[in-house]
This record gives sequence, C-alpha cells and structure tokens, in this order.
Amino acid sequence: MTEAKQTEQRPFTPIVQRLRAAGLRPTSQRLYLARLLFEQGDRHVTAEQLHSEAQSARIAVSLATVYNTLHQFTAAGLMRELVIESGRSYFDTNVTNHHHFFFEENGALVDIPGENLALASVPPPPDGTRISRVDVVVRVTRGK
Amino acid sequence: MTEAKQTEQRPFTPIVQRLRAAGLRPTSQRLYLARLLFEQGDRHVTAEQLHSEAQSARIAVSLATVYNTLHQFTAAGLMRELVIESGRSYFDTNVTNHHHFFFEENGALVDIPGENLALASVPPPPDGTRISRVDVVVRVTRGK
DNA sequence: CGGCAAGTTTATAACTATTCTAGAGTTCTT
DNA sequence: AAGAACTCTAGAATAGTTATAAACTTGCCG
Repeated sequence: MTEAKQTEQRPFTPIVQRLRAAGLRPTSQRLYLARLLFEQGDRHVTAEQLHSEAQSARIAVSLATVYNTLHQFTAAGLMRELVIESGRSYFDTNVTNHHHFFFEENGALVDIPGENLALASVPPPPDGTRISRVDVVVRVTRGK
Repeated sequence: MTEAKQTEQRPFTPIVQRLRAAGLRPTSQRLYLARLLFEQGDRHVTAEQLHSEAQSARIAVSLATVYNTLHQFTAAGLMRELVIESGRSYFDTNVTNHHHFFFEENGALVDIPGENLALASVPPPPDGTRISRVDVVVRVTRGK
C-alpha cells in the first residue's frame, strides 16, 4: 500500500507547499479541492458547483468545507471572489490582472486578459483611501 | 379635504407621467416610493433600506411591494440594479453612463461620472453577442 | 356613476445561498 | 505517543429575496 500511496501523493507535492506557504494545513479535503481548482487552467466556480464536482469525483467533502476552503484560499491570495449576480459568488482561480465578460443569458464568465482591456484614466481615490482593486465586467447578451 | 389633497398631489404629477409612460399604473405605493427615490438626487439603496425609509415616513408599503417596485422601475429603465457584494442588491437611481467607487469597509457606493473614467479599449464581444453594459467598480480601502 | 376585468398589494410561506455551531476527527509538535 | 491546535461535518440558523393566493385598486365601458 505504501507504494500506491506514494505514486498517488506525488502530484500533491507542489500544492502541499502552496498551502503550507499560506499557513494552511494540507488536509486531504484541501488537497483534493485544490487539485480540482488549480489543475485544469483558469476556472470560475460557485461553491455548489465545486461541491457537486467533488461528489462526482468521489471526494468526501461537505458543503461547509467547500465554503471554508474557498474563503481560505481567497484570503490566502490563491483565488479571488467575484460577485456579479445577486445570490451567488463565483471564485476565480486566476489572480492575475484581468477582467470578465459576463453572459447575461446563462451566467457564464470568460476572462478578458488584463492587456486586452485598458483603462485610460481612473479618478484618484477619495482622501484617506487607496484603490485595492478595479473590477470591470463587460456584460454581453445574445444579439447582433 | 379636496383642497389639501390637491396641493399634496401636485408634486406627483411629473412622476405620474413617468410611470404611465413606463406602462405602470400610478398607484399610491409607487408614487410615494418614486418620490423617495427620485426627489433627492442620485441614490443607491437596497430594498430593506428603502422599506425602512418608507416606514419612517409613515408610508404604508410592504417589503414585497418595495421589491416589486424596484424591479419594475429597473425594468422600465428608471433605475439600474448593481450587485457588488454577495447577498444584497443595490438599486441606483442614476441611469446615465457612470461607474462606482465601492468602500470595502462600510459597503458605501459613490458615483464616478462617466467622463471621469475612460476605457481606452474594450475587446470585441464574442461572436453572436453584443455588449449590453460595462460596469467598472473601483474598490477602495482605508489606507495611504 | 356601477361594475367588471386587469393589475396591484399584502401577509405569509417558501426558497437559496451562505454562515454558524458544537462535537468528532485530524495534524503537528515534542 | 500525547496533548494542543486546528479542521471537518451534519444540521440548525440566518439573510435576502421570491412565490402564493386572497383582498383591494384602478381603468374602462356603457
């Protein structure tokens, strides 16, 4: 069994390190969720989506843990939370500078790389404050 | 009573017309809410806020009606709905082209006039779609 | 005006996404 | 190996919002 465990665990190594660096214990739930999140390119998921994806993959993890984990990953800077529609939060695995297309008909999100959308001028933040982030959402609908 | 009613009703006239133009019957609930919304400059309110404001002003209107009214006004183009934080919607009485500062510490919203924030380039929308709106949220925190 | 159809309001129940709770289980350190 | 700290979980609780169905208004027609 030791052998099987090792080959199974090898892909976790880099993730274990990311979690440790973020001050999070590498529990099995976090590791499995991290793999779902970070090993297939940039993703935009809701907690419910990720939970049912985990279920399908036979990963035993409760919905509460999915929420906790998404928030911890977000706090650690591994993800970013996006709120676009009332009633649900998306979590984005792409934490580089970028923006989004939002498809109003089906709620889908697609990245717009930072270099494809330029802000010519942003007004100075009010006194005593600083800009923590600028979010641009380009809403699109079906139509000519 | 007729006299008092008339002087009291006069300020409603322009609003009555706006509602009629939008295909909405000018009921007393809609008229009172419209006055709260449109007679004090640009506003960003949540349904709960508007409801308690109405209560303070001794306007008998249920929370359900506040929600209905805000949605109807939004559908009629008199307002715009903004979603920035999970769990609550803001309704904005300013429907001209503009964006927002969002104060992360207290959830306040402040308008940025359209001419103060320029988008140098927006990528073309995916095939078969068109841009219905671009929302820019500049998040600010307390700090130097 | 009188009265009917269509539209509106309301209290309340229902719902959805999310957070909380407290006890059981896991991980880390020594 | 053992205790402390942390984490997970089922289920209850919460918040904001939407649905329901009955009562009430409004607009319209004669």
